[in-house]
Amino acid sequence: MNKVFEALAHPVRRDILKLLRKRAMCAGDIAEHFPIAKPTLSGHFSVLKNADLVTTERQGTTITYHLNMSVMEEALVAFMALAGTKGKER
Amino acid sequence: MNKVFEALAHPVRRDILKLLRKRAMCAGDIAEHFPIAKPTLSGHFSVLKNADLVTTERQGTTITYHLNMSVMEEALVAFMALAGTKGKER
DNA sequence: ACATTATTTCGGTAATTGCCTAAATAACAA
DNA sequence: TTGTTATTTAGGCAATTACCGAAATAATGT
Repeated sequence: MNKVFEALAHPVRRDILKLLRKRAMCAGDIAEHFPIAKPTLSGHFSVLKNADLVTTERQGTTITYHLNMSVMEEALVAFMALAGTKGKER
Repeated sequence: MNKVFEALAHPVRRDILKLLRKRAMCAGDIAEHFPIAKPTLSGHFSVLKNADLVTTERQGTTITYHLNMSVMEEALVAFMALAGTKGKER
């Protein structure tokens, strides 16, 4: 879970997740949304993948990134535990 | 909001927030829960304060740290937007 | 004024991060 | 094989982070 929070600490990585929330995208398509070099983005992808926030799928020369919803939800639960939002009480 | 996510990226800082969820504590009392030097902890406090996740209150020589619930909840909402969870309902 | 306690700031170092360009790899087509 | 496209890895650099011990600051008591 630590890796997840570290991955979420960078605005570009959060924006990538936001893009993938709509639909899975290949690296090149994601890159068009950011004014930074592709190798830099590739580094961000690897952080997200390492945190298991995204999964990859190769189709020929392109690699498609998918948001891993279950890990996002686990992180959300962890965050709610931190925030003390138990929903029912108070 | 970026500062909040950055602050949450360190496990010690998350643990500090967890402690403060139960009750406000002074720096020294918090320090007893961690095997790290006080200046290091003081740096973590300043990150949390800078992100507005905690507030401080001086009583004589001691400084008490309080969890800032409203910012925690804002962060939670931001996170839910990321995760695509509709959040309020259910 | 001096001492005590609580906390922070200072000064330094090692490790990590974020970014880049250039080079390497992978898949596929001509 | 050679070429093209998509993406990653390598190498390097500047900035930041995390940590520590020592010194400074703040509040208060003697």
